[in-house]
Formats: sequence, C-alpha cells, structure tokens
Amino acid sequence: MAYKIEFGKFFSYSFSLDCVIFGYEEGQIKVLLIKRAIEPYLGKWAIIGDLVYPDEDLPNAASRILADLTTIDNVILHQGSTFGKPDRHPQGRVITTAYFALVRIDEINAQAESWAEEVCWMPVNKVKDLAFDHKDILDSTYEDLKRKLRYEPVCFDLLPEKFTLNEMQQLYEYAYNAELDKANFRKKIRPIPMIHLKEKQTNVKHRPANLYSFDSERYENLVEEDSYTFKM
Amino acid sequence: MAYKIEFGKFFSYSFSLDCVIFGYEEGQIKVLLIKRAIEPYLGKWAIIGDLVYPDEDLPNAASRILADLTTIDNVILHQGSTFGKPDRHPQGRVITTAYFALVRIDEINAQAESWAEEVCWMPVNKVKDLAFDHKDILDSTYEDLKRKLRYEPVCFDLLPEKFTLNEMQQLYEYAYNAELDKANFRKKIRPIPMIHLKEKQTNVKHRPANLYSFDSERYENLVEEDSYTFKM
DNA sequence: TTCACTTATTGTATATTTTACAATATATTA
DNA sequence: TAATATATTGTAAAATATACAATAAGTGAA
Repeated sequence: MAYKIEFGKFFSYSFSLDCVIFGYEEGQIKVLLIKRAIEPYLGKWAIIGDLVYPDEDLPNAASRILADLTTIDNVILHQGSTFGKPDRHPQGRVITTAYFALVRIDEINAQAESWAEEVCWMPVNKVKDLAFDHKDILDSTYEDLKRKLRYEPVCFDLLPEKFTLNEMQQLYEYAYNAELDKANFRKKIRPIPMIHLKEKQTNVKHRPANLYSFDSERYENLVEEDSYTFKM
Repeated sequence: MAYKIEFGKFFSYSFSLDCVIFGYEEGQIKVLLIKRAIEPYLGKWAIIGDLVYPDEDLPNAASRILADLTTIDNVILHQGSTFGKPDRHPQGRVITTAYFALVRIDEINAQAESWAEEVCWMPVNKVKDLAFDHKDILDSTYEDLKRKLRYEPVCFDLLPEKFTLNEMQQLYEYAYNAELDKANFRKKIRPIPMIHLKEKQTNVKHRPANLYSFDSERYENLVEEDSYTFKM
C-alpha cells in the first residue's frame, strides 16, 4: 500500500497548550504572564504554556501545566484557537492550542514554579511583545473571551463573589469599550438569576450599593428547562 | 538546566487536520465523507483529513488535504475545535484540528483521490458511526456551523448563487429546527444587503418567486463603515 | 379566456424590547 | 441637619418582534 504513514517524517512533532488566564482588577482586564527561566526566549514574558505529555488528555494537560508553572488549581479552562505556523517554535514543529480561564485575581495565589521565574498580572491592552507568537495567541483569545462574555454568564467568574451592579456594568463597559446607561443596564440584567444579598458595600464615601451574587444553581435549572438564554 | 526538552519523548507526535465540508441540498444540511482505502479503519466512512506536513502552515495544509483527497479547490475554511484524546488514533499520538467549509454541492465536483476510495454527501443527522472520533468532531463542528450561521452571512455559501427568500428561510428553519413566520422573516432580513434580481424561479407549478443574490461587496462596505452587523 | 388554486408578497395592529432622560431614594460627611 | 454623591426607579418615545390577515401574481384546467 502506497499510503503507509512514514513514521520518522510525521511522528516528530510536539504539541503544547497555552493557558491564557484572565482576571479583572482595578477596572481592567488583566492576563497572567510568566517570565521564562529557560531557553528559548530566556527572560522573556510569555503565556503560561508547556508541552503535553504523551498520555495526557488535553483538558487535563491544560490544568496540569497551569498548576506546574503557577500552582493555580481548580479553574475551568475553555478551549480557544490552535496555532501552528511551522516556524513558531525555534526548536521544532510545535503546534499549540490556547485554553483560557476567567478568575478572581484576589482569590488566586499565583506563584512561579518550575521554569517560571516570575509571574505577573498585566493589563491586556498594555501587553507589548511576548515570547514565541504569544502576542497573537493573546489577541485571538481575548476576542474569544469577549465573545464568551456576551453569550455566557462568565462575567461572574471575573467579578468578586459579592459585587455591585455598577461593578458588573463597568466590566461590560470595559469589555465592550462603550458607555452604558445605568437604568437600562439594570433592566437588561433583570432576568439574569442573581441573589439580592442583604449586604451593602462598605468603605465608600457615599450611599453604598447593594451587593449581589450570581445564582448559578438557578441558572442551571433555567437553562435545563430551556426558559432562559443569557445574552448581553 | 533541568528543564531541557527531552526530544525523544516529546517530538514524537503527529498532527492532522480534518476538513468538515458542509453543503445544503434537498432541504437538508449534508456533510462530505470519504471511504477509507487504508488502515486503520479500512473501508470505514470518515471525515476528510490527513497528517500535516512538517513545513506546512495550518490553513494551507487544510486546503491541500482537501484537494488531495477530493480534488475540491477554492473553498474558504474556518478553524474549529481541536481534539487530542491520547488513544484517538491507534497508530500513535495524533492531535487533530477541525476546519470546516460551507459549499454549494452542485458547484463542487468532489472526486475520491489518493487513499479515499469513495466520497458521499450524507445528511448530518443521518450520520451514525465514523472512523476514529470523527463522529464527535462532526457533532462539535456542526454546532460551530450553526453558531456561524447566526452571526455571519455564511448561509449564502450554502444556498445557490440565485435563491428565493423561501429557500433562505427553509435553510434557517432546518438549522434552528424551528418554524419561522414568512412575513416576519422577510422583515428581519430586509437590512441584509441582497440584490433583487430581475429573474424568477422556473419549473414550479405556481406563482414563481423572485430570485435574489447576496451583495457581498455592499456587505463588506457596510461592515467596514460599522453601519451593519449581521444577526439572525 | 376565464377561473380556481397555490404560493408569493405586503400590510396592520399589538406586544415586547430598547433607548433616552428624568426623578426619587438613601447613605455619607461636614 | 443639610449638602453631596451615588444608588435606584420611573416614564415616555422609538425601535423591534410577533401574530395574523389581506392582497398579488403566477399556473393549469375547464
């Protein structure tokens, strides 16, 4: 048979995952970067990523890589795009797939481990150049994030557990890069299942706003019975 | 340095692309399949896919693979999800990324070539089992297609060059699995830039409908000047 | 040629959602 | 207690969506 696989030629690639971790702090969306302590790109800032082990499933590998390099655990990772320019990695053919997560920066304790020398939260629109094609990966994945914010209730993964409606509005204003009307924003989000807490904002020099939290249980039920679809 | 890449261990994977080609015919969305003339899964139906060459960029590889196996040329391919279960390929670790296209079945001349023994257009919801994890890939990519139909004017890639508004409506009814009101459908699509042709349907036993075609040039301009966003 | 028939196409009235902007409420601080 | 600052709610107009009816224009048989 003429179409047998030439093993030497084809089974010589490697495959990596890049974990783009987004957080929200000080009114801006930030991304978690690591400083590389190894070649190539030694000393350069990069997205958290590494090679997948031969027997690893992709979702597990993404979690493992994230934990290995930053000790971050227990975050939900979503698959993004795949990048495979032949020369994107100087040491060989490495195709990579982006995975991304939305986290609460203050609840996460990211510590540099393994070959990561340092970690830092960098505002997404301040990021200049990164190792490899990581800037392209970041840009593409940030678009994925914004799309997801529009069609799935993932904003609550970025906001604190208890948040004010204004904080929620500001997050969308930042992501959409557009001002929104307060009154109309509240009308729009009314159908979203949220718990109106009995607590108020503290340490503000004016009337404190009420605190809310996302009612994920009720949300799941509504989705189940097909009586609600999130849309912003 | 302890973190050097172990080449033997990591640079031993292969990478493939699977081209999920969708068409629309006889009121249903169909997918182009090939019958495998090689092991593994010899004689089984499969999605059009093959290994990426060492120096190929992914979009080029997708076009090349599609042409190699079916002689199909000149279609726009969109990236879909990536699949990497460790045991998905019996001959080694092969990670694969889906690419998908929307085509006019009657304008495409798909011919089995290389190790493809036969090609066939199969209605998507009739597809039972396929080689590898191709059924999963098909299901996932079909969801991608439906999402794209909603937010981008790709329905015109499936419809004939000249189509009736009813044909367009029926496509959406099929994809959404829901009945739509004729009058309201027309109101909804009014802002979509289409050319009202001077031609009418032929060979029908009743009043023939008018024919339309998508005005892609005007669409590009509208998008450029930010004065229109497609939404169905 | 006419008329019944079938589908295409348009219209209308109502309900719902979005938008713009104003008014009121409530906590803080001086 | 009043001034201030932001939270929260309300209202009216505009824009969209929905349901359903009416009219138009071909085909094909009498």
